[in-house]
Amino acid sequence: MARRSDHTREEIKAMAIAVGRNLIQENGLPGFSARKVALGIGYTVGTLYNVFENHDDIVLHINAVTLEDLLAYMEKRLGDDDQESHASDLDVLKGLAACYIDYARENYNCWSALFEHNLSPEAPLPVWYGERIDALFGFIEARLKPVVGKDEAEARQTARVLWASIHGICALTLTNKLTLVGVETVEGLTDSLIENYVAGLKSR
Amino acid sequence: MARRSDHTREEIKAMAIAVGRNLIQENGLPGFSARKVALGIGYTVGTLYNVFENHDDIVLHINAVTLEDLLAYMEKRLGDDDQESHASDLDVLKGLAACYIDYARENYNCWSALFEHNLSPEAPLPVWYGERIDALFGFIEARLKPVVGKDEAEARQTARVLWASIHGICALTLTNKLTLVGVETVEGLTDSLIENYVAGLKSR
DNA sequence: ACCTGAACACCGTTCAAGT
DNA sequence: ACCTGAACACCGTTCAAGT
Repeated sequence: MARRSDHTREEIKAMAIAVGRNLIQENGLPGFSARKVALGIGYTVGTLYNVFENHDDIVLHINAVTLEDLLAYMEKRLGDDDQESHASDLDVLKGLAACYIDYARENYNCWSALFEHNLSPEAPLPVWYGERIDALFGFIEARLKPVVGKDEAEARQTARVLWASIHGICALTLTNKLTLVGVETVEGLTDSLIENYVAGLKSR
Repeated sequence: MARRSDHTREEIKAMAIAVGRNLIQENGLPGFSARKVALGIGYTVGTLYNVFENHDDIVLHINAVTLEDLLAYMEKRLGDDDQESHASDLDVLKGLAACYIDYARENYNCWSALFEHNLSPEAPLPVWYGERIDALFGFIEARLKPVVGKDEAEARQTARVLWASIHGICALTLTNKLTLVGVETVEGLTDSLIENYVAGLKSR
């Protein structure tokens, strides 16, 4: 057993988040438990509850890391370069969608934990968690600039509509809640969404 | 304790589903447990495992009832009457989205259990469960007829894109994963989706 | 001050033994 | 044949007692 002062409070927190994220990665959210985390970091559950509020608090911290990881993944793959490239507006958006779908596929368990875990709707979302979500939308909104005007409010709304729609298609498909037949693919669906939604925007 | 032959296998199944759905309705999926269900129907867990395969199997049966309930809700509210009414194509779709959002709000716990519960992606979805999903899409596709042509494959895909997108907006918003500011509302987002997507479809 | 260890009230799942 | 009851290996959460 670890002796006191072996690690700071922050170190224990970081170790727990890393071990917990690993558990989810390997076996999904149902494979996660505070007791397994405690075992994995060499402390007892009591210590874990000294550092975290409760079960939800740990999962929220793990999901926040996944959100950061997703943003880093998108920044790395989409970078700033096609800002100056010759990619069309449509291709930029399709690339964004494809990137999200790839991340969800490659990190299925961590990605699905993002949505299998919900606080009761009255419970306030911690501000630090909301900031991770906002950071993601900031990135998306920036790439939408060429498509929407520079009307702030409209860019915000358009980014949210497109992103939520892409997520909906991705989520229902990957979780087998939307059976695809014949030539249908996730990318085919998101392409249809983007092509027609953007055509609609531009025709106004 | 209930004596043998008090209820048929099918009766026990139906009782368990009803009690289990009630548990979810009251306290969400985390408030559900096989042991509570057993207590509620007056049998022991052993009997429950005689009738159901496992935990997932019970939840799947409960969710199937929710899918039926959702379809009945939409049929009742949207009926067949605006088929002959003067509602525009856009209004029909907006009504469909509004109906889904209302159901999700009014039945939040049962609705969110639909998506908090996932089988491992390799596990095959039971056919009887797939049928409930298909029945839902059948209803949606029928109302899309005026908007899309009568190309079967295209109607299928369009229905899936629109429905999944509406679901994505609804899901992220109701679970606090998409913060709305100012004048934004769920309905505002789905309206934007529908208006622009349909305008795009018609401009081709 | 920090951490343990045990306790409490739960879980899902299995299966020998009763009727 | 059907159901029970107990067992097994787990959970989240709390907190007195140790160092």
